[in-house]
Parts: sequence; C-alpha cells; structure tokens
Amino acid sequence: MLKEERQHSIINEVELHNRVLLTDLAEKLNVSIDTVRRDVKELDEENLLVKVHGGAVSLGFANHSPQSNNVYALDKKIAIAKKALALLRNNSVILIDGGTTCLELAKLLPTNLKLTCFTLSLPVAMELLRKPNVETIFIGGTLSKDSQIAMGPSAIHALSEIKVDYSFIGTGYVDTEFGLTEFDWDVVQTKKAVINASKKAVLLCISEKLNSQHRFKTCSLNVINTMVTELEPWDTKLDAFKNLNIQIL
Amino acid sequence: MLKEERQHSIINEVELHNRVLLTDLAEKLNVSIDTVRRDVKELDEENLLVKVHGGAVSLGFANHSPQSNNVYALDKKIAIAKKALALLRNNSVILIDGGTTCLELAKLLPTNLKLTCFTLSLPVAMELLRKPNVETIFIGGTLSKDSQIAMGPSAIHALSEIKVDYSFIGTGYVDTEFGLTEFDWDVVQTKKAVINASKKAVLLCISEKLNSQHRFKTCSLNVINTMVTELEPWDTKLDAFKNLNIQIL
DNA sequence: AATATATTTGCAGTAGTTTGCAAGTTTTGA
DNA sequence: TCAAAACTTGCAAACTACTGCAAATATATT
Repeated sequence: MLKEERQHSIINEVELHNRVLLTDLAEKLNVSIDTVRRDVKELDEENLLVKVHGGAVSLGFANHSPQSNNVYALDKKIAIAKKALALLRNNSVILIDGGTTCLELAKLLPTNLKLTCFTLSLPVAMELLRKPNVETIFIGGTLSKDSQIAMGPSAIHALSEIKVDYSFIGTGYVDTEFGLTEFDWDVVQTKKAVINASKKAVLLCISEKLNSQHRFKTCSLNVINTMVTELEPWDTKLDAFKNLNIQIL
Repeated sequence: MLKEERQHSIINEVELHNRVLLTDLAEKLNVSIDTVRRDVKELDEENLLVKVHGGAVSLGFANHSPQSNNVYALDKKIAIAKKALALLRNNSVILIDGGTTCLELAKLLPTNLKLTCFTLSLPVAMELLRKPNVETIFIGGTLSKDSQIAMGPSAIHALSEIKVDYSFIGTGYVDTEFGLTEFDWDVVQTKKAVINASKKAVLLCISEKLNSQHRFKTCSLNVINTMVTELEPWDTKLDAFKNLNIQIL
C-alpha cells in the first residue's frame, strides 16, 4: 500500500468520525503505530487534520470557534445543547427535532455515546451520521423547503409507530398560558405527532422566546416534561414556569 | 510497444484505480522498472498524474483535502445526468437513488421543471430542496453511515407503497450476463425495492463499470428499461447491451 | 540502401526514503 | 502519586530513486 493511499484513508476516517485513535488506524491499515504516527504528523503539518494525544481530530471538530454559519444566538443554543446532554444515557432511544438549537445538540453528541436516534430533519441527520456510535433513523415524509424537515401524513404515520425515551424539540413560541405555538399549521401537526411518539418531551428554547405566542398551538406546557434554556435555574424569568410541574435545566 | 501507448495505459490505470505501483506497471507492460519510472516522471511533469514514492496516484486522489469533494469521472457523470434529463416531463413522479451520478442528476434538474421526487439519499434530498418546483419526499429508514442512504425494512416497506414513473438508479457493477451487482447485501435489498416501486427503471452508469461483477445481485438487465452512459450510442462497448431490449442513451 | 544522428531502454552503482523496532521520556487519568 | 499509554529519538534493513553509461532502436539525411 502506498503512503498516499494510507494517508488518504486516514483523512477519510477522520472526516467521517471526527476523531480517530492511532491504535485503531494502525490495526485497520496493517502498519505499525509508528508509521501511522508519522503519517498523522505529516497530515497535521499540511493542515489536513489536527493531531492530538493518542489520535487525531478533524479540522471542523478542532475549531471550537463559531464557524462561518451565523446562527442567531449560537452561544446560547450551544449552552442549551450542553445542558440537554446530561439527560442522555448509553443505549437511549431518542428523537431530535429540527431547528438550529436541536442541530447543536446533534453536533455536540459525544462520539462515544451509544444511541438510537430518530429525526425528521435533514441537517440533523447529516450530523448524526458523523457520530460513530449513533444509529440514525430518518422519519420519511414530504420535505419542507425552508425548515428541511419531513412533514405530512406519512411522517405523522411513521411517528405513530414509535415511542422514544426522550424527544428533544424546539418551538417557535412559548408562553405559560398558551403553551407551545407556531406560525405554521403543518409544523404543529408534525410536532404533535413527535410529542405523542415520546415518553418524555424535552423543550430546548432560548430565553428570547419565553412569553411569546403565535396562531397555531402545538401543545400545552403540561405535556412538556423538561425545559432547557440558557438561563440559570434561579433566574426570575423562569419563575412563571416553575409552577407548572416542569423540570427546568 | 510505443512509448505513447505505454504512457496512455499508465494514465488509464491510475485514473481507474486512483493509484498504481511502479512494480505492477513494469510487470504488466513488460518493461523494466526504470522505463516505467521515467514514464511516470514525464507524466508527472505534464501534470497528468502525481508521482509518489513507489508509484503514482491520480490528480483527484493526490489532493486529499476533504473540502474539495472530488468525484471520480465527474465530467462523465455530468454528461450522463444531462442525457437522463431528456426523459423527464412536467409533473412526472420520479425516484432518484443515491450515488454520485444520481446526485449530479439532482443538481442538474432545471429550476422550472415541476416534479414530484422521491429519494432515499440525504445528499440528493439536500439538492432537491434547492429546486423551487420539485416536491421532495424522503423515504425514511435506517441511514447508512457511508452511503448516506436510508435502508432497512422500513425503507423497503415505504417503497412498497409507491409506484413512480421513473426511477433513476446507480449500481456498483454491471454485466450483460450477471446484470446489476453490488458489494453490499443491504444495498441490494433496497435497490430491489426501488425497482419494484417504479414503472420504468433507468440505470445511470459510467462506461468503466460495464462488464464488471461483484457478489450480490440486484437484478437482471432485462428489468432495466433504459441505460444511460456517457458513450455515444454507436460505441462498440455497448454492442453487448443492445441485444437485451434496453433503450440506450 | 547506407550512414549519421537522436532517442529510448536496461543495467549497475550510489544516494535517498520508508518502515518497524528498541530504549528512554513525557503525558494522561485514576 | 503511580502505572499505563503515548510520544520521541536513533538506528538498521528493505525498498525506491537517481545518475551515468552502453546497447538497442528509431528517425533523418545523403
């Protein structure tokens, strides 16, 4: 096997799984660990990956800095996603909804966490495929052009046949009185089906959305088991939600 | 054997397999390794391949940066996709399979063409969402990490409930005797379901794949209605396929 | 056709790379 | 803090590359 081939495989492996161990590479490529070490060192010097102790990580993974994709309040959404991670256990069966906050959750799933993960969202699915220990199942349906989410009867029907441990959902608007509301009727129908398909529903929601409403209602707040915001639990903005028997993270 | 001839063989070999060893070339071409070395050096200087220690790699392969997703024989695949477009009419209901050739078809769909389009492939779905007049329906299922395609029982079941006008499919290997074959068993099961879900099946296939086989059979060539390659219809490589009642584009 | 000129090819010796191993040092995580 | 794992360095064996040269082949000229 040529050196170039080997290095190409290493790049592929790193890009696919975000990280890789030198020992695994050596075994897979049938060369000594020294050779792999030298290869990774060269690739690091060419800025094709980042070498770390014991292995290598992809460039995208190494850059913890918020990249080119400018998401509104990305730092808050990342904070929310990190908190939500605490709910996950090995071998959980979960569902991740669409939206930028849920996408951050998908991105931040640890590579060593074993999960079965359903989703309706194309971008979330793309991220989940990068996680070596996550089995990803896409709920099929008609795709919405702007939200990139599967919707419609077939998606709702597919959801009726599953029951996941946790679903992580976003919402357009949330309010103590009206609950979760949306601008779009189809989105509401799909989110209802998602909530029905889950033992526990976890709402991921930045504080800007608290106390806002729109025209179509997804559900009342009492069907939500856990709400995750970027705020500290004792923040006064959350007071109104604490009386509703919701776990607040 | 003329020098030109030999160098042409070397280029072919490198492009087809992405890499080649000087020792193998010397043996195959019945010349000394020095001669091959000089040939490869010249070809490298002409930027027709990249010489590396012990062999040579193709241009696309050499630049193993993950960002520039270099597709093998992209120009041929684009040519195939353009030909396949001729089959489409407004309001057709079609299915586009995964694979790089099918992805090119999705990219090249005219923005004014009205279609209902099913797919199992995440990258194809991403492209279809960019087309304003295409209604995209994703066939859900367990997503494969390397092919980024929905597979498994639920995908096969979802396929059993539809019948599209045309399905555009790729294949790993194709041969007049053995038909369409694949490396992967699950892929074969899914492709079978795709073909059953379509009134007409269109095979998109670069000429390099003609007359090659692998271990699992998708279907015989007689269930394929149309075959699209980058070759001219009168190319002799297609002669063997013309006796099989297949439309050739 | 015969000769001169240029190119190509294979060989041999030398120079340079790559690889795996071993000994010693550093980092990591409990 | 300690033990395990990972890293560094130097080295020898195997492999690959380059150089110059002579024989073989091709091309051009008379």
